[in-house]
Amino acid sequence: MTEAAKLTTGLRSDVCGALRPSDVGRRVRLAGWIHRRRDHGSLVFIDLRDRYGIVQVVVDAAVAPEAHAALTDARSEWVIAVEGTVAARRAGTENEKLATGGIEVAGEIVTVLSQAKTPPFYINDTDAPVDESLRLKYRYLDLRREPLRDRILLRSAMVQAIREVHHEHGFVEVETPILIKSTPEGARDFIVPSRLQQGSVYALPQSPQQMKQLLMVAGFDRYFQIARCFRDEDLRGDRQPEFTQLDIEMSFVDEASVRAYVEAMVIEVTKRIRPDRPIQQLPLPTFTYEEAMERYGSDKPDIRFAMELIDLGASLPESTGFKVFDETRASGGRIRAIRVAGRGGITRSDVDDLTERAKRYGANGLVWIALQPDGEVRSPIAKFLSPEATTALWSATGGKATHADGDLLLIVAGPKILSAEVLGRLRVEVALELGLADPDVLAFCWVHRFPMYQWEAESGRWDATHNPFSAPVPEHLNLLATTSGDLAKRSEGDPAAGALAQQYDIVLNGWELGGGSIRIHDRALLERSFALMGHSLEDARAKFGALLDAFEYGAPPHGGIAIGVERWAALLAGQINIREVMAFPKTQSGSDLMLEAPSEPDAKQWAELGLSVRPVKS
RNA sequence: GGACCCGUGGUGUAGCGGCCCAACAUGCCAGCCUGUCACGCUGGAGAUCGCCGGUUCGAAUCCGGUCGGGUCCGCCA
Repeated sequence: MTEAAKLTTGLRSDVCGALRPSDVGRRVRLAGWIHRRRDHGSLVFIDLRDRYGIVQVVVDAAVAPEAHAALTDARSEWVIAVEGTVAARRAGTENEKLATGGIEVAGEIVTVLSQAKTPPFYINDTDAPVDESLRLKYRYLDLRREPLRDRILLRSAMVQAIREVHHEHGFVEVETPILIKSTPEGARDFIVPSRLQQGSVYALPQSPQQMKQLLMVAGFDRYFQIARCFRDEDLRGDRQPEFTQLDIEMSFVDEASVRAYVEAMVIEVTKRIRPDRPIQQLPLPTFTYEEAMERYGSDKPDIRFAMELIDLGASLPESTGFKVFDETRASGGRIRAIRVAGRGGITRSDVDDLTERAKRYGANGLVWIALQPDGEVRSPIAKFLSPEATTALWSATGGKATHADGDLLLIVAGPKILSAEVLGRLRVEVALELGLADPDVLAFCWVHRFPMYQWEAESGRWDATHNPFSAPVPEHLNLLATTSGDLAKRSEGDPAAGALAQQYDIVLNGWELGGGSIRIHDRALLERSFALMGHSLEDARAKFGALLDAFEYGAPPHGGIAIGVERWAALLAGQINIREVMAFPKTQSGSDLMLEAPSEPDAKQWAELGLSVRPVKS
């Protein structure tokens, strides 16, 4: 059976998009939506559309008066069936823009299957801008439009490729439950009240983390799932309250073997879906977290362009003459710069805008120096800098400007991490504004060796920087400790501060595609790590008891990763918003404008759950 | 929790204190048209400018509030 024949149904012999000159002479029956109608009086043209494409139907009143009358009445988006004969188009009337443009269907019988109101926005104009809230309210109409339809098809193909590649490599697909136990850790949980056990709640999974590890203890060896995950946090263009992760876990692995598989899988799927888009570098470059922060000011670097951060500290003389610089260094901070070629002519208002952004990201300010090829310098701090400092600055950042429009030096002085992060953000924003990032290129990379913990001063505990189940790198096992010797008495100077995790993120064009780690599979070590994170033994057992218990029955060394399916699909589809690869996304306030969710439950539902609402005090 | 932007016929925009009972494009309706494919031509209908309040002789336009949408900071192990 051919692909096209599989789509034959009682109402159609063929699909609209599949007819070709080789079908000329065939009598066909088509069904679809009226994409466009061109009425020439006694001759009517219809573009008939279905998921597979568009075909022109022509009806001549002299040949088929009843069909002609039906099409004269019909309007856009009506659903009709057409019976007729495939004919070659007259010479000179072929349409090269259509895949079916060499032929047309001479309609003889037209049946109206469904009438349609005039749609609230253009379905037949792919470029027409439409307010997103309107698109969301009428999502079923937006999904008819070619761009969104194609992105949903791309996502489907991607998920299919993911499944195929995993099965080719011995993975087992397991569905884990959606109603699970709340573990107040990390993101806020979505809560579902229990009717059978009033007063208790389920939580929706933020990820199937514990379940997949339990599947490793169960011996499944290699697991994957296209898993729906839920996080009750504020939304963004790249964050929805429910989203899909490609969740993977493997047994008897180390970091190298997990990353080798994931890398091969990601590249294979990407190549199958977008063979047209170049992948910047293979095998994927790997940065340590430390290196990524120093060079790019980000743990998810966009490496499509260089413009790396420059640490000016070592190059500058002890006293620069500029107080902010000198004080920053005295207090152990860093002075970092990026050099923006071609922006030596920056305007005052653009500089103010950059400064405002730097401040929003936490910097105290932004120092800028514009330099021209002829050596002329503009900067609010030029007069403060000593001649030695000025010379040192130039040599550290690459000498005199060579770009015809001059160069711009952006300098941030501040604490080690903050100064890097602020400049890292500006680096990406400036590069995108200047068009330095090739939108076609797919630049994947790995970032690994993250710190295990970061100090949480308020609660006096060590917080997992990524995943609380991650294992330290082997040489740092002994760092999971406190200076006091008591895991309950923690302080910022604990050895734990220096522990690195066997944690790895895969990054694409500056987006964190996914993150994973080698897990701790030893109960005592996991309890030790939890203690550093502020969990008492009882607390840890209450929250993660199943996993801790399971580790006492023979746990294989294991590790895995979770990859954001929407982010991956969005990047492959050239989108910067994951709503554009989701069939039915929610708004920034968490509403479904089509279903009008969330909505108030009715009294009966409250009663069954044994709940009531108390008005919020204003 | 916070900052900023947007809301004008069905859709997308213009208008930003009187010249506006609001303009343009498209869509819609009617008529004409046998080779169009964003068909064309002629004519027509359609918005009290998100909502509430205020300032003013006068508000789409200014101010306050509110609702909806978006971008961002915080948040997102």
